[in-house]
Amino acid sequence: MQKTAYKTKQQDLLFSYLREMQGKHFTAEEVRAHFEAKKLTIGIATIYRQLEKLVAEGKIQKYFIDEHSAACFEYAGENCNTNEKHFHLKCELCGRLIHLECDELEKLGEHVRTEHGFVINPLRTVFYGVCKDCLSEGKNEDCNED
Amino acid sequence: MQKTAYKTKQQDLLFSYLREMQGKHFTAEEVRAHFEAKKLTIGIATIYRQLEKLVAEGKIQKYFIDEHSAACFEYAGENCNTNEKHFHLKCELCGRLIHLECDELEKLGEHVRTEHGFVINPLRTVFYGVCKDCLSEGKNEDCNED
DNA sequence: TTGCGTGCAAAGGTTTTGCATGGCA
DNA sequence: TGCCATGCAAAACCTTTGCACGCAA
Repeated sequence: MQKTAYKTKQQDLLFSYLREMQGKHFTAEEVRAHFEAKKLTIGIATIYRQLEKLVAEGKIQKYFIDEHSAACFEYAGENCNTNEKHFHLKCELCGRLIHLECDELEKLGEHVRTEHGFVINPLRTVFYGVCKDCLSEGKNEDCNED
Repeated sequence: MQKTAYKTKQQDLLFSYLREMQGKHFTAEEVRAHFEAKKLTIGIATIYRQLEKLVAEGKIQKYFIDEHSAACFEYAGENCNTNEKHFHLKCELCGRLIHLECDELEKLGEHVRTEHGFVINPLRTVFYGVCKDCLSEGKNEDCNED
């Protein structure tokens, strides 16, 4: 089944970049730009293919933040493939993506599972809202009405 | 600022369809197809423009379900513009979108606000996971590894 | 040498935008 | 009549796919 036969330079480059980015999010395009800046060309198709593979292997996660913006990826860490229990908060105002590790969320997961029969996947779940900074800056008047 | 000057036939048609769809989700393309079936042509651009406007007005919500599939919209209801406290659960296996009204979720919202300084917007937040039916059908063996 | 992985370019799908026209006030 | 909203088509955007070539084993 597994046929990851050949190890290539691009795979190495990519993977070390991912580790470097531990705890941060990145898009396929950002990866490409990163290497371009280093005078290293990795085709965007290759990046997508590698990222897809790594997602399937559980080495990185993929997040859908906005429908129009590119997908975000994140290194899953060496050993915590599916142990990582953090959720993501996405600020609708400044666009920041925040990590949240919190027992309450695990409790909620329990509740939803036992009471509603639904098993939440934290890896794909994103909470939208308004972050601390934007709140304190009072940017949250109301909807932007241009 | 507001310049919703002209009321058009398309707006009426669209809005009555939305009300008809209360509690259900739909995509822009589904709306278009619905009217096409009735021999009424509404351009997809118009639909997107109207839906966007209605989202801004809080009359409908917009959900990002999958990155590749089209965005889902849902009528917000007559009076519960921002009172509606339900969240959405999206089953990653069968694709179903489930409404969830639950006090625990409100409590979680409280917690995240007070402890983490983040105000969650339930209208845009979607929980991904696996639903009751798919769980009982044992479809959740593990990741599809092709 | 074999055949996988790569890179380029083109295709795919959804959403947005430009522009001329039609319809509301 | 004035001007907004519409509709068509083209563009934009992210992502996937086809195909020939290069490179790993």
